[in-house]
Amino acid sequence: MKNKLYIYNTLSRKKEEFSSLIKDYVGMYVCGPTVYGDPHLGHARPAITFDIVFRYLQNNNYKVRYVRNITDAGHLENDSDEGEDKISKKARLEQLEPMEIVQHYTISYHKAMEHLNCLPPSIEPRATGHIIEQIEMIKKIIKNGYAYEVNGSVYLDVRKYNEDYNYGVLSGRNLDDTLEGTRKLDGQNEKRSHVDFAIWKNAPKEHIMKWPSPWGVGFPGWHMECSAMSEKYLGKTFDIHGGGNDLTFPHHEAEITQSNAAHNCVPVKYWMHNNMITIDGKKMGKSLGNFITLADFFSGSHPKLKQEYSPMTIRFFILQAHYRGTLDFSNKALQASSKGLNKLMGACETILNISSSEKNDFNIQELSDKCYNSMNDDFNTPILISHLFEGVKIINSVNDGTAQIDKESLMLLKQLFQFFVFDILGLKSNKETGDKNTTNEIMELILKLRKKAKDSKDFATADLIRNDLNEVGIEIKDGREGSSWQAKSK
RNA sequence: GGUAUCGUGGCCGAGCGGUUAGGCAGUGGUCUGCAACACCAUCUACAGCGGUUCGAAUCCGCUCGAUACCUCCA
Repeated sequence: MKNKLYIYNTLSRKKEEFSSLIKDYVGMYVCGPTVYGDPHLGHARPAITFDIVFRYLQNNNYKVRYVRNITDAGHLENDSDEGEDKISKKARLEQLEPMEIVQHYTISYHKAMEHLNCLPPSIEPRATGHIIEQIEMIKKIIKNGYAYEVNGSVYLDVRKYNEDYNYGVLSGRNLDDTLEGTRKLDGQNEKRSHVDFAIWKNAPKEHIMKWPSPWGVGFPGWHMECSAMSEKYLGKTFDIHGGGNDLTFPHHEAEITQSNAAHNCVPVKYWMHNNMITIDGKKMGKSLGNFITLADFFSGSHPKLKQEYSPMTIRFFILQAHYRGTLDFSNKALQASSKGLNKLMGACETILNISSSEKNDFNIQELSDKCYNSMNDDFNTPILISHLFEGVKIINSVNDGTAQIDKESLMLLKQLFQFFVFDILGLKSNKETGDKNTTNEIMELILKLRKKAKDSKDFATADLIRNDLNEVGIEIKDGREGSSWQAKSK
């Protein structure tokens, strides 16, 4: 880490110096997907954002337990009595068991994450596997006097809570304003106040996913799972909680409320929120129907997409913006990322072949410091990448013979690229996929044949080889010292 | 109505009071059998109006505009 790490904490709306609660250990909880639909570009953002946090902390000698939940119990569609579990609704539409849906979309989520080279979390708990823990926590909240039961449902009493705690610390809302909000109330509401929220919900007969509880057959409220599961695996107070900024309110606010109400204990030290990916300036989201699935990106099969984009291009595209800013999707931007990534990966291969000399024109240590500093400044990956492109320039200049680097600096530069490009940013070369050795040998042969054609001035054959390889995504690079090849990413 | 964020050159995106961000695209060169790659050089900025300051894209105020949350959403 070399220096202090600063993290922007939503609680204080400031960057704060990071120090873990227990020396050398970090507990991190991130809100995962509700598995009722195909993973889309929006899901990639928090996954990649917190993958970077996970990797950076791990590579700086922290032992990190990274917990990311799978929400498979669904959430209420709305808070009226007609509320219906999202997953059971989908199940009825498709005539499937709820867990069948959950299984299907969980697998497609995992596949997409693997393509994006996101490391799997340490623990990936499911809401349905932690009903008992949620019930236990609800019991505590009732016992502490912050919740009440009505007709088999349990609601958190926000007004009561606000007498002892500060409701709205995370989202910057104060209760009085919220109470005066212009939202209309449905007449048949059981809640004492419209700001109260359900922590256990009585299940109507037709509801498919339900469990027995002290209050009758029902299902847990929208926010309970994260509170219960984070406590189970990370303790009552842990270091980092992440998620999309659309979850700040009410979801994360409710988590804080529940933890205080149950344990008289603040659950999280650092709250981190990634911003949204937008399309035509609007949030890309399921409810707006303007989302593009990750599978669509990888295959290029969506009317908005002019071509296919590789998972690494998507990853690089996301990393080229800071996680707290919105990121606007467009073909132009993605194409730019694709080309930029190619350039970077090309340099990663070139660096393996360049040789050092006595003279040295570069200060690699300074470059290294700049890379660390950018990461230490709230994981500023776009700045890191801009510094890495400085490194690209160095590598290519040395390769071109227009500049020189000494042995020590070259070694440092190699380490720097390995660390930041592969270990931290989690990028990977398309060359690595498949049987690397065989491919290399075949390509050597092809390059040899092409050289033969060139030597005998058979340019038609040379061009045929080059053009056809280009079509399958392999680029031939002719240089002074002969030809080389690179797998292009789209 | 409340809460928060933001408005940077052709596009995407950094910038946290003083020094070239970076990528892509464009232009002119070098290299090449031609090209691509690479290298060198180069062109477009900080929504508007005030204020603070020796100095502001960066701080403050106002105006205009955009977005998110206040129902599930990454």
